Amino acid sequence: MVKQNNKSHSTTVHEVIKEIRKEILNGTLKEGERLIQDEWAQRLNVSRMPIREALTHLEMEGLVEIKPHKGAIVTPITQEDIEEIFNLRCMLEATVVEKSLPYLTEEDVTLLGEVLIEMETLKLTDETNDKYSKLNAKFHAILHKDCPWPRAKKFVDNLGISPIAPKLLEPYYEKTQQDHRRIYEAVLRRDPQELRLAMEYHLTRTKNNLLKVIQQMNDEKNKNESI
Amino acid sequence: MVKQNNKSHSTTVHEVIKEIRKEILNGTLKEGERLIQDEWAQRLNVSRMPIREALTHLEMEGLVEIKPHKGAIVTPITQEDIEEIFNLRCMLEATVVEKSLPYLTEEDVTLLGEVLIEMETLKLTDETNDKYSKLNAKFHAILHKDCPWPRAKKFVDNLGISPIAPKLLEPYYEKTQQDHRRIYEAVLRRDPQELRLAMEYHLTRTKNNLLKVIQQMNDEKNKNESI
DNA sequence: ACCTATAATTTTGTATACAAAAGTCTATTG
DNA sequence: CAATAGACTTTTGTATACAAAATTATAGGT
Repeated sequence: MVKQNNKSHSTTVHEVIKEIRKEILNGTLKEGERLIQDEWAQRLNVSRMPIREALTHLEMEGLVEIKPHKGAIVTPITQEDIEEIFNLRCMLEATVVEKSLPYLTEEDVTLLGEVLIEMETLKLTDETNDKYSKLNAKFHAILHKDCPWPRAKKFVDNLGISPIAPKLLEPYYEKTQQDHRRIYEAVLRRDPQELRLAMEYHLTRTKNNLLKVIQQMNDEKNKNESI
Repeated sequence: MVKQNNKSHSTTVHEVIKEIRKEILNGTLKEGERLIQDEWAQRLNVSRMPIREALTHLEMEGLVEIKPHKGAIVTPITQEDIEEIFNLRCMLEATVVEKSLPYLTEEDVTLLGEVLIEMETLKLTDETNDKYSKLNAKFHAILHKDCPWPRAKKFVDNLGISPIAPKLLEPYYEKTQQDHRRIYEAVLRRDPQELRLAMEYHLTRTKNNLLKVIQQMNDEKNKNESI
């Protein structure tokens, strides 16, 4: 294991979760791929027990599917899944940020602005892609920080997908920035209705763009296969 | 363990989950109460491992809270929790039933009608309470049966609380029946908008009644304590 | 008597060991 | 050669054993 640097997460299971989640989200593990407990145990230098527990956690997050006596596979994602995920996020995340708004401190808002600026000035390359993902996650995390509705927050977190999106959404970089700025300004004005609208718009547009990109990818693949 | 009658659920963990869940929902286990792994292991005649896994599952369902190195307690529920749970169910379950409607077969609808009738003719007593809970669960389950949005369905399932509600909501029995009938008739007419409205109304009313009942319980308690 | 430090106990976390199920391969038969 | 029964291998499920953390109890000092 990556040397149990237990500062925030005190158990092995958490480290394992982080590791496997990372590999799923950055695409190292392809969808449908099998996760064999013993392989991972050896790879991370732990016993199978923490792996098992990590897998059931990831199942809750929807990243893997577990069948009794058969094991875990990486959850495959279809267009209908994207449709579902973003429509749910539209409902839930809009609610979450609206509810959280009154609990945002001035420092939070300042930080949010800084993250926004940093994203805007970041030139997109292969190296900065990861950095951008992190900033984007941070941006959304700040908005959720002290949400008084923990279940809603958990649901939004579990809907995932966001971390893979940035890579695919490069062409719509400009658009995304505009959305983020609109969200930021709604927060600045402490305007819950506008914040909700801005978030809903952002997620709906992202969904449509993602679907478009994936459609194009599929078209490409089919063309090559039919040659 | 209760003699592994493995027909539907093939693993011990599932049995353990069912057992602990039952005890939480029927109130045997009070909120905040600690669940000690070894105690349960001995009680159910299994090792601690299935207990651990069951607990992490129940954590996902929101029935228990787990802190590293400290263990699991039964999740305490406040009025704000009820507010959250039912508002979320209002959004999510309305969506779920609307999406599921086209996939309901004629047999499903017939069955739904039978369950409805059975609930209507059931006289509420202490013994039938459990029966009623089951019928109520079945009623909702049929509506969700083949929901094309699995995440939304899972979220609704995980929001729980429904199984404790019937006991507390006895005074509003009539009202609940009317709601169910309205939902049933919307299904019969295959009218998604009306179905959504009926479900939203049902959940909002249930929320308000639950809050009222709990408020009364608290008033009672405070009165007794202050004597 | 009260607080603090430390020892003893309890409880959780992880590793290892064994049992059961699923999957794979091979050999035999039609 | 195809199909299938049965041995063999792999992989998951559960039990037991040990390590680490947290909790409780105890003893000593002020």
